[in-house]
Amino acid sequence: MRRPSGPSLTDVAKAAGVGTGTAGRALGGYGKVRPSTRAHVLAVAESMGYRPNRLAQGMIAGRTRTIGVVCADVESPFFSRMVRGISDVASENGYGTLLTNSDENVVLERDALEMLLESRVAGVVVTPADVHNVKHLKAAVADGFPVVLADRLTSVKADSVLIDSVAAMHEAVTALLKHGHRRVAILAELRSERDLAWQDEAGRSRRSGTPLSPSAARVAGYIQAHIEAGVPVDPELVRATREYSAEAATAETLELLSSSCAPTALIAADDVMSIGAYRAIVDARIRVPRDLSFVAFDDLPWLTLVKPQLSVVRQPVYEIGTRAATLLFERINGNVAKPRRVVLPYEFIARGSVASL
Amino acid sequence: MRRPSGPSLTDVAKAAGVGTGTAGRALGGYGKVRPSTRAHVLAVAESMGYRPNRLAQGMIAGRTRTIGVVCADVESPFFSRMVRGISDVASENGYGTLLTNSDENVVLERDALEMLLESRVAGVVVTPADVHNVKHLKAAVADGFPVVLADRLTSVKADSVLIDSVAAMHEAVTALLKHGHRRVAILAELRSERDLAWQDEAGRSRRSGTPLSPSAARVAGYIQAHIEAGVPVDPELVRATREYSAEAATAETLELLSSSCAPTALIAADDVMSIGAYRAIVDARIRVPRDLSFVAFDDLPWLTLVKPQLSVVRQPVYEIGTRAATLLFERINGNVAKPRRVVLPYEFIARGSVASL
DNA sequence: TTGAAAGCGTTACCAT
DNA sequence: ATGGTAACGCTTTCAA
Repeated sequence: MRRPSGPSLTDVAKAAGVGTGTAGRALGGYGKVRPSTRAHVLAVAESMGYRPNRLAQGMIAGRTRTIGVVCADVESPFFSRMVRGISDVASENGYGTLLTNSDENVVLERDALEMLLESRVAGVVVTPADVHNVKHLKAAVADGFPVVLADRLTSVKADSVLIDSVAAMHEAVTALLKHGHRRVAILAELRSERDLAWQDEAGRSRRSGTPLSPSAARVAGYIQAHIEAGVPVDPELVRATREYSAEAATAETLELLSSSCAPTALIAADDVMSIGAYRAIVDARIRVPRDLSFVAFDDLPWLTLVKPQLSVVRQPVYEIGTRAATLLFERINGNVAKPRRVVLPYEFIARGSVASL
Repeated sequence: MRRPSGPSLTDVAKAAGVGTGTAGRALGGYGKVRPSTRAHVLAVAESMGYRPNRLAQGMIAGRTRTIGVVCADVESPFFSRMVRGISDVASENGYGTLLTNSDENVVLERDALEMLLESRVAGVVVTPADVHNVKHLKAAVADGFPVVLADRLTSVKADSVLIDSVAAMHEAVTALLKHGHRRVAILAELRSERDLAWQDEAGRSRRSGTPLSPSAARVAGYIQAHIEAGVPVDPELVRATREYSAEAATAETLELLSSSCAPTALIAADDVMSIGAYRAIVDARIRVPRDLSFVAFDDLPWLTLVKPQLSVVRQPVYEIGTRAATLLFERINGNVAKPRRVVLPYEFIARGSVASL
């Protein structure tokens, strides 16, 4: 059953001829130890190949030097880069990173959180799968457990790091409208029923009600841009995939493009939508920007490898990760009172995929 | 210092009016408990919001229900997909995944491994940064600690999962040669001095000596293909970036393309090299396959988004992860004796980026 | 400055 | 089937 995990502190103490207290103080760097004693203990420990047991340390502290991450899917470029940011900050702090994937499924998210809690992680960074179903997160926060929300806002009273999705999409769509486009389509995930009620969202985001999911917020920005420009929104041009998958995005885009009410421009609401939409554009042999203007979301290398290079709304993904982790460690170490919100800058990068009409 | 982490098993036992043993058996599902007793304990635990402490469980077992991963960089598409595979299998087994990045640096790799060992993970999946500097891995294996090597072979006597890189590159280059190409260039990482001595590698890989790094193995396959086809290898056409970065790959490719000895075909040795090389091709306004034939390595979505679509050597990345994790769990659970090697199939996918001369 | 001992939350063992 | 208790490896009192 047990794995022999090498010499324990007690073994080292015994071999060094000191008490466990002294050995612990020498090796752990806490309390007072005479320099010569410390040197001796260190030497003995070294020679025995002593390795501290983080579990035992964690038992005492009530938590380990490990943080948890619950993201939708590390395989996606967005999350893998964000996770890298989190993990880098964790390492700098001597912490490990326990990684889980929710696949945008609240049930899996709850299970993952439960596992992390059982593992006594010091805190978690979460990208909530469902902005409206966050009981488990609220419970954790209510217990005084450090939680940071990344990429998505919810009603949970926790720190959060994200971009202003409404403004980001507002800016991009406004650019499209200024180029003379009057039939601008948007492709977004809009997974929940609530997200699908996007007709109400433009106003809702302004009110202090329930926060919007990123895709809903982006549709809201799209609508606001239209309203401000005095251009009516054609419901046919707002397309929802209902799931975070490139395949669904391709299918939806194909349908959009073959419909009678063809758009002159298309904007995607995230990286996965972008790649799926562009695949449809390629498959349908549509020429960008001659037949259709296209704007992607999340700047990835491939956008500048195709011809023409694609205009995009860029967000500082790595930094979302590092900032989230930093907020988390502040909460773990100090006693931060109120939830903080970090809004990072987005950037609209105009390249060659938008035509003027 | 301590975080209150909710009710303990003792608390539940007390509240339920049973001993800790019984409470543990009821909640942990081990040993014998009368159904009615179990139900009662479960109910009490539920009402108290009891959450088992994995640290305490780990203290007893000598290890936690967590596995460690040391990869080069989760941010890379290759590793993020592999990690997803590992993490999926871990979840299925009720295990967590502790993730670390080595950035292809042996020192960071050793530190990461040390952290994982201190955390008493049940085992690790590693993609060794330096195939020739693996003392720390050997030490872990010698201690009876479960280790699985992914993507890369070393002299460490541990399980491993990878493709046959020599054969994969051999097949792709042979295809190029059959298309009439006589000046085929290869872009590979070749980080270590040993890797750079690629002139000797073709033979070395056949012998039972030190295993090759993936990039060295791929160069070996490249050379073997040339030898078998009776085409001399021009050393100028074997390009090394010395680091795992797209920027370096772009720079090296640019230099290759502007050199006097221009190739008629170029093949990249991994996903990062592929994107870097293609960036150079785009920047230099080189037409594929008219001016240059190009073959990528690792099938990623963007390869079929550019025109023409790029031919590629595909490897089953997700499966490398799942298989590695599966081997690891077999070792964790049972008592597997000898190191096993799983060689997964690669696939050469011909698309439109190779011209016949 | 140092040593002895308590205690963290479990599981395993031994009585009962 | 059940309860009590030792033990895991460490940090932290408390005395000395």
